[in-house]
Amino acid sequence: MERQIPEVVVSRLPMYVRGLTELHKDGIDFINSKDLGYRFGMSSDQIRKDLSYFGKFGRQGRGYNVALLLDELRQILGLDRQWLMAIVGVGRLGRAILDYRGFIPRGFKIVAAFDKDSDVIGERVSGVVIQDMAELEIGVIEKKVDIAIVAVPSTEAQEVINKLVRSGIKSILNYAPICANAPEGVRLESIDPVLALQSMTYYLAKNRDYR
Amino acid sequence: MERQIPEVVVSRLPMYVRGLTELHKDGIDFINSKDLGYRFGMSSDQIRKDLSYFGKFGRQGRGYNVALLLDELRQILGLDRQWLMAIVGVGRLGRAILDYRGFIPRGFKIVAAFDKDSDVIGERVSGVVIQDMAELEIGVIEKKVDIAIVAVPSTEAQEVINKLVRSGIKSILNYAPICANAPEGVRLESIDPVLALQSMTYYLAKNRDYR
DNA sequence: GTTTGTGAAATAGTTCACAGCA
DNA sequence: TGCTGTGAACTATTTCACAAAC
Repeated sequence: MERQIPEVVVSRLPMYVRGLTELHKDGIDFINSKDLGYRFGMSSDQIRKDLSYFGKFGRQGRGYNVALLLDELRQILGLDRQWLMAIVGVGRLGRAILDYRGFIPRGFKIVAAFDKDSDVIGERVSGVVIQDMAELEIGVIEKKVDIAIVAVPSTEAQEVINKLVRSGIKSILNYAPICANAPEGVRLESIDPVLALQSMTYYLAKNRDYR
Repeated sequence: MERQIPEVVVSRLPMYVRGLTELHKDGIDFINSKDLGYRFGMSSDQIRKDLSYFGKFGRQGRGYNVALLLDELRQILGLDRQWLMAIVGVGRLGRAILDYRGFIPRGFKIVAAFDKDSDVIGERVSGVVIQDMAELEIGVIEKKVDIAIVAVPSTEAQEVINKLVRSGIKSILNYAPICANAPEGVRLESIDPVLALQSMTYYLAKNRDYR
């Protein structure tokens, strides 16, 4: 059995991929952990430690080959293939997500959309035909969906998540502003700008001197 | 001098506020840490420990008064006032953010918008007139902006962040998919669905058995 | 009886510091 | 010399467990 890798380490890998991609574009071939750390605002030790969970990618006295490390990390994260996604909820928010141009170039493709509103079922949005929510379970299997995006109103979000779980979906990206729950074995991440803002205000409120 | 509160504790408070708000709406007056923990998928110990950094809000044998605790937490987080925000970048993404209905009911109001494209300057979007990026520094002071939202293309994002920092902004919510940096004393949070997806794929790729 | 608040213990995560390699 | 990879030391965070309050 393989050594268990801390979640926090895995969560930092995408940032490394992003930084290395920028360096690669800029034509930089080698970089050391100190410069990487400076770039990410973290210690060089941490970067070396993180990478050491997965292998030895560096060269003493030289640093890391950018292209090589990038390739390794992309493989570790499973970014060397395309991932298929479904979106549930095609209202204002759902449409904005379907419109988002950042997914495709990074290997994420929305191939199915579901809504319960009969007025929009059958409509084509960003190349995807909206299906009836009732077809969710069959739809995600037929379209081989890996990841589901939840963009329904708060009141319906947990119910939709439960339905997705029953459909066998193992990864859910939730945009509804609720305390969402998923069982063990299902990865659920929430995107919630308001939560981010609400912890920033703690620090703003504490340091009233800035005004 | 006050005891220093761990960032991770502060970052959980907004979730507590959200959960308690739901309970309050449902007409529940008292709740104990065990039930709260169940709701958030965490231990009751952790909730009690987190709250204990700020005071004693519970009653032994009874639990917490929902309305009271909610009020305390909102005050601690500075959610008992309205916060003014500016958005920089009014393209596809910026417009979607300006359109977002979730800010106002939680006390966050976008009062200024900036863009460098002369075609959109002067246009009114969601009640805000788009100003020239050149007026950024004056604009955020005039409008008493507390928090800035960055929604410009990746290539310009760091430059915009630097400009905001120079304007005296202490809190920035960044939507551009870059490795953003801000100096000590400026709080910078990034909203990035792709980063969230890219760590989920690690676990999906590891457990191929689900298909 | 129930549940909080909290030191103490345990666990997780980060930083140190240095041997070893280029 | 310069820099990685990594145990050891340290720090942060979580969990335990129980006295005190209701």
